[in-house]
Amino acid sequence: MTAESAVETLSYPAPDTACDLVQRGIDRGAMVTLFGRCAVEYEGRAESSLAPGDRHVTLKPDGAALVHTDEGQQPVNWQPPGCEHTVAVSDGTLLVRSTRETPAERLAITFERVAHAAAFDVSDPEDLALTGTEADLKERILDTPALVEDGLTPLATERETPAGAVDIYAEDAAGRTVVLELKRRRVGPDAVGQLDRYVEALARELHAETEVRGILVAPSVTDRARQLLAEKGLEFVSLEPP
Amino acid sequence: MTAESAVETLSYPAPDTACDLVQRGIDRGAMVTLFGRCAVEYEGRAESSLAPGDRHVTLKPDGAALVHTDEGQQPVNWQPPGCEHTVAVSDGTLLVRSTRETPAERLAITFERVAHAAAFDVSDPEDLALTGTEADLKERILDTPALVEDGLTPLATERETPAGAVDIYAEDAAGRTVVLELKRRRVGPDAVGQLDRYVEALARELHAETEVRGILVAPSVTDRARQLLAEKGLEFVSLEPP
DNA sequence: GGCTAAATATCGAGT
DNA sequence: ACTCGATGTTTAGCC
Repeated sequence: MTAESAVETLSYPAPDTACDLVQRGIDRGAMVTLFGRCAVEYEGRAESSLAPGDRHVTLKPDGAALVHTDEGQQPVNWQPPGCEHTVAVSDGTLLVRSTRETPAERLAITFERVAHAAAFDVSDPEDLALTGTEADLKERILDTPALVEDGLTPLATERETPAGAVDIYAEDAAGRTVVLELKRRRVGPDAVGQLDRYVEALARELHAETEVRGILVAPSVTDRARQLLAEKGLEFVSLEPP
Repeated sequence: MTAESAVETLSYPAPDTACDLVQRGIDRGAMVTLFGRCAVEYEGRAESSLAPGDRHVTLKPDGAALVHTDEGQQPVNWQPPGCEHTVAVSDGTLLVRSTRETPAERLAITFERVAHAAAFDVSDPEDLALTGTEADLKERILDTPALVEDGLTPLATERETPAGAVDIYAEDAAGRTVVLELKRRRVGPDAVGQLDRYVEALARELHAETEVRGILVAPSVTDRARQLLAEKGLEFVSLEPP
């Protein structure tokens, strides 16, 4: 182990030794991982208990904690960023705790056996570049409104109404007000309810002198959503993100 | 490294050596982790690109893949369970891929440098025991319906309607039909829309001979949700999971 | 801080 | 495989 080393690891360490490594890692802002047989208790917004088993534990320098089993994409237990990690040895067993207030939440990991412990010094200046999102769909429609309907003229995005902000506020060829609700993927009844609330709020605000049209723009809709659209006199246009 | 060893690790391995360890880990159903400087590309439902940085990579035996930076509870890139992991060395760099069909998704991780590689043999027979959920709230109400209202008699749970399954279907002291929609936490307008769809569907189904009441049961509601409840003639009862 | 909506949401049950 | 609704959703943006 040298000073410039970015990785520090131990295999089958004694509890005291593992505790030292974890404590040093936390102190210097490293990412700490543990693997071994452990039990996990959570108390906070809900409560959970996990009997002993082999799991992989990650403690991040931003305060996040993750407990992963060999299955699933989601951690079996976790703690969000902003928590405080502490480590101790009690009765010959390694104890890792991650806690926060507001809301009061407590995660406690008790190791029967530590098979591996590591601390990684991380440097990651890069941001994720993601495309194919709802924002991309909005750009596509603002670029080429005719994809939705000939003669459509966008007037504003994120226009405020008492029911919340409308994705795209527009006018059709006949000068009628049009509300566009965008979804990047197949939608259910929730999105129809959202669009309907916007249309009703705008109709009220504009005193219903001009008819307000509501158009849901998404790749597709579920059967129930299509039924709801018909009932409420709303429209649907099939369009995907670029 | 002995046959019964549950952990195999390497610090600063050459690409070939790391590739061997990862390949053996995948083959025997171990959980494999890598730490080092890598770039990540994703193509599938969306597309993303992540320039080189220090990250922690997990490959699970069920086909899940996780790429974690030093920040956040969520992985910066991931692949769900059911994917196939492959590893190779090309041009002196370690390449990890995780792919699946339906939908077609591809994750590619290119390591400039591997700081640490490990394979863990996992045995975890235990299930998580979780309480304080919506199911617990339902149990509480079925045990003591008077918590919602005196004289309330639950008749069915998950009763089917054209708008979906109702959480609790009941009768009040006056013999009127009551629909209960349960939420374990503070709710917004979406839940009101959901309850309203159930009430309307049941009123239609029962030919509106008896009035159908709708009650939202949750710890609390947002202002807009309360407004919507009033507009639609629905009710609210404050109740939390045990 | 409260409220609202998005997400490569994920996950599980039912059809 | 698709649909639908719950989640300790998480995360981000806005008022």
